[in-house]
Amino acid sequence: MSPRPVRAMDADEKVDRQARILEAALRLLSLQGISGVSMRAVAREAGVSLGLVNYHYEDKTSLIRAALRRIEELDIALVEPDPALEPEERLRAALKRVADPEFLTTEYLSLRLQLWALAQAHEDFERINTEAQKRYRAGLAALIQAARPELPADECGRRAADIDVIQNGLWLTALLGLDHASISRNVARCEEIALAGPPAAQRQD
Amino acid sequence: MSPRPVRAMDADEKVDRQARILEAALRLLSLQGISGVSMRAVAREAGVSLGLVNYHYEDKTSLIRAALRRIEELDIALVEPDPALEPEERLRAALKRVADPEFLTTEYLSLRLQLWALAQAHEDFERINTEAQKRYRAGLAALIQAARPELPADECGRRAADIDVIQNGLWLTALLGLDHASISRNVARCEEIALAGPPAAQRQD
DNA sequence: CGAGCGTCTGAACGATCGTTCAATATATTC
DNA sequence: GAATATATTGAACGATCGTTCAGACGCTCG
Repeated sequence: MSPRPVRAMDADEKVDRQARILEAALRLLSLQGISGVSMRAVAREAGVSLGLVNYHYEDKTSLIRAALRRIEELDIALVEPDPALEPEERLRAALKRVADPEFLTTEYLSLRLQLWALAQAHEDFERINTEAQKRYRAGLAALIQAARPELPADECGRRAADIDVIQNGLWLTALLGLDHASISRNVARCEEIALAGPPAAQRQD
Repeated sequence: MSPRPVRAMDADEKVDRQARILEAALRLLSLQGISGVSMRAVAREAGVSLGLVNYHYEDKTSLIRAALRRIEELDIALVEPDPALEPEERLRAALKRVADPEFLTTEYLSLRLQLWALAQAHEDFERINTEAQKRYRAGLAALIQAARPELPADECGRRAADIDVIQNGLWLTALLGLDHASISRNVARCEEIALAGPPAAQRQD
C-alpha cells in the first residue's frame, strides 16, 4: 500500500505526509485561526506540494473535519479512566488532569477554542463539537457514578454538567494567562462537587 | 457634518449607514464566524455599496476592531453597578445578569466566542480582549469589595477571578444549549463565592 | 523490462478577496 | 444659485483562494 516507509529518511521524518499535513493544519489553526488555514499555507507548513493536500484530503472541509476529530480524541482521553486506580482516585485523577501542564498549553487551548468557534459557523463542525462534549460529559458522569455508587444517575449527570461548566471556564480563561492558584482552587471545587457527601436534598442555610 | 437625518426615510431606517455597516458586520461575525465577514458580504448585509464600507472603515481590520469594541461595551455593562440597589443586592444583581435571557442569546454568545477566537489570531484583537476581561474582573472585584468592605482587596480579586472562570464556562457551555437548571446552580455558586462568610483563613475539614 | 499503481508535483482555472478611485449624488455654506 | 464639502456608488486592480489535472516519480509484480 504505502511505498515502504523504511530506508534512511533524509531530514527528520519525511514519511507519512498525510499525518504531517494534518499536524500542519492543526498548528496553523491554533496559531492563526481559521483565516490562517489555507490549502497553500498548510502545504507550505507541511513541506509538501499544494496538490498533495487535496490528494490526501478531498476538500478543505475534510481537512478541517479531520483536524477537529483529532482535537476531539485528545479531549476524550482526558476522562479515560486510569485502570490502575480505585474509583475515587480515578475520578480525582481525571479532574486533576485539566490542570496538567501538557493540557494547559496555549496551542492546545487555542485549538479547542477554534473548534468551538468553527462549530458556530458550520453545521457539520457543530455536530463534531456537540458530540465530543456529550461524550466527555458522559465519561465524567460515569467516573462519578463509579466513585459514588449510591448516587442516582441523574444526580451524577447534574454534577458532571456543573463540573463541565467550570472546566470549560478554566481552559478558556487560561488562554489569557495561567493563574495557577485560581486553577487549583477551581480544581478543588470540582472535586468537592463530584464527591460531595450524601445524595440527599441539598442543604439550605 | 452628517447630511440631516431628518426627512421621511424610505424603508425603516436608511440613515446612519456607518452604524448599519457595523451591525451587519456583527451579525455576520456571529452567524458565520470570521470567514463569513468579507467586505462584500458586509456591504450586502447592510444594504450599501462595497465602496462605502471602505469609506467609513479604513481597513477590514478597523471594521473588525470596531465590532470587537462594541462587544466589549456590552460586556462591561454587565458589571455596571445598579445605583438603585444596596451594595450586596447590587452584587447579586450583577451576578444574576449573566443568566438574563437577553444575555444568553446565541447571537451574543457567539459574538463573544468569535472575539476570543480572533484574539488568538491577531495581536491587536488580543489586546482588546485582554483589556475587556481585565476591566470586567476589576468591576466584579469592586462590587465584591463594596458588598463585603471587611475583605482585603486581594481576597476580592481572588473571588472575582474564580467567579470569572465560572461565568466564562457558563456562557461558553450555553452555546451548546441552555440548561437553565445548571445555570441557576452555577449562578448560586457564584453568589456563594462572592458573599462567603469571613475573610479569615479558609476552613479545612 | 514493461505494465500497473499509489504517491506527488506544479501549472492552470475561475471565483472571491481587500483596496483604490474616478464619478455621481446629496447636503451645507455663502 | 453657485461653490464647497460630504456621502455614496460601482468598476477595476492585483493578490489569493479552493480545486482540477496532466504528467512525473518510485515501487511492485509478472
